[in-house]
Amino acid sequence: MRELVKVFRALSDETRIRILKVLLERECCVCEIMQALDISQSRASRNLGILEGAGFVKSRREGLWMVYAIDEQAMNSYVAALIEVLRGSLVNEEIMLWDRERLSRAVRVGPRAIRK
Amino acid sequence: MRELVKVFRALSDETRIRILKVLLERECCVCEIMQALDISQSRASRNLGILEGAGFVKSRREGLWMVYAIDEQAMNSYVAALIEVLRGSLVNEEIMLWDRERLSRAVRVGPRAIRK
DNA sequence: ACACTATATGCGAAAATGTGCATATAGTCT
DNA sequence: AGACTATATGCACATTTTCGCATATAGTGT
Repeated sequence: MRELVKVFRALSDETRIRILKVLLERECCVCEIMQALDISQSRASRNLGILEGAGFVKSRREGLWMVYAIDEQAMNSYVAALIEVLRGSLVNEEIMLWDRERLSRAVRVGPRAIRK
Repeated sequence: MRELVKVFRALSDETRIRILKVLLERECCVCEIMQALDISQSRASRNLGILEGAGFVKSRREGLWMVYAIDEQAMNSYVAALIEVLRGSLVNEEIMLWDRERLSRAVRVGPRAIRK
């Protein structure tokens, strides 16, 4: 039960849904998520952590970067089902179009370089 | 998006998941939910309201009682999928066994009569 | 080892959430 | 209509969540 609540709680936030939708496009490092959603570094990192804790996402190091990706063969049976629900949702939602647009321009370079 | 967040948020609480699982057994009035979960009247009513607002549940009046039931042909496409996820979850979770046990003994009589 | 990098995290503030209590509401039944 | 009922809701309060800022951490590359 505790696990199930954690899973749904992870999805009960707009930022995290946007992150998952972006990761369904392609895997990303933290700084690419920052750019795609136009959010702060700590916000990106924290929410990725929550998604990872709930089992939606896995991470690996690649050089300087931590790369996050949808965990396709998720352990948790619900998680896989919920990812499928998400895959079919928000297909033409305005904000997702923007996120995808910014994602396409994102570069794998750290927050130091991005800060405006 | 707003809608989707509302739907997941509705599921991000243990009380509400328990309510839905009980309603998957059979439709209930508020006072039966109170008894099945052993919670207060306002807590039962409020959480039923949230579930209804998110589209998981519909209500009708039946004499003195408001009867809540899973909205099987939910408008929202996600909702139907999520109900299916729930149907297959927590099958032998301890707390759900208790809830079902208490549900089987619940009587359709108001909170006034139940108050201990 | 050292300088440098991306990412994680402690802390504090603001906002949102869940609940009990008491009461309002809306409908029933005689 | 009036008494009574189950349910909804305003309010206050405690708890939790989210986020920015600043800093810690962990790993890279020379």
